[in-house]
Amino acid sequence: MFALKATKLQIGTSDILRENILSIYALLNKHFGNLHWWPAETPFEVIVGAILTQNTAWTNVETAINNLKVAGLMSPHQLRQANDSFIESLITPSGYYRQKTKKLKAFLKYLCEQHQGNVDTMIAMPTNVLRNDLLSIWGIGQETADSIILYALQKPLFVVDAYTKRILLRHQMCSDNADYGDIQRMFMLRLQPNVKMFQQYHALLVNTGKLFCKKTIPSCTICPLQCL
DNA sequence: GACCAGGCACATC
DNA sequence: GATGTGCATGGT
Repeated sequence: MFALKATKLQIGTSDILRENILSIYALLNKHFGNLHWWPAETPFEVIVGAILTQNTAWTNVETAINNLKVAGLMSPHQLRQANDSFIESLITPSGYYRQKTKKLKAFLKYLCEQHQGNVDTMIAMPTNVLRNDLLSIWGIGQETADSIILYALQKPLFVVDAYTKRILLRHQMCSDNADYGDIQRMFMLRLQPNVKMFQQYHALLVNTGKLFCKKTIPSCTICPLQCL
């Protein structure tokens, strides 16, 4: 059973927060197994998915992605040339279709003008520079930028989402006013940078949140983390 | 019919 | 700088 060791946030010889972070990973990993997250044929498809999945269930995103593929638009230059109303019609199932079309176009402008439409040239950039670039693009916030960096570009950057904070809060591992950066640092200062592990940890937390840590249910006794 | 989902930008105070 | 609101579809 997972027993939370509550302590103030600290790093050092007795970093109990680190023990908890490792315990949570081990426990969830054992419970769910390898989740093989973010199925996609290309890094570009991951990026498109990262934008389309904003505040949206993945099943809806899958339909939209498939529509883009069938239409032959799952490539930077083809998608950039397509007119907005056509893209809107294809991604309607993923919701916010007007906003997301603008977001896709904003990213494509960056990709084509700064990287000749080639995602691979982004990989060569230092992570912090790349992240700032992505954050400067309209429609790309911290979670989307980090998802692109971790899943599409395979660089070790921990992705935080609403579930992550909710789970940490319920285990008294962060304060209510902790922001995205606080939580990201909390993990990254205590884990070895490892792309596959960061991907799996993020997926595990999202799965746990979805199944056991819903907003409307204040606690869950069948959660693998033994929420009280 | 209400609530939620693998957020973000913008307005307002 | 914190908080509220619009964006929109599909599943539960």
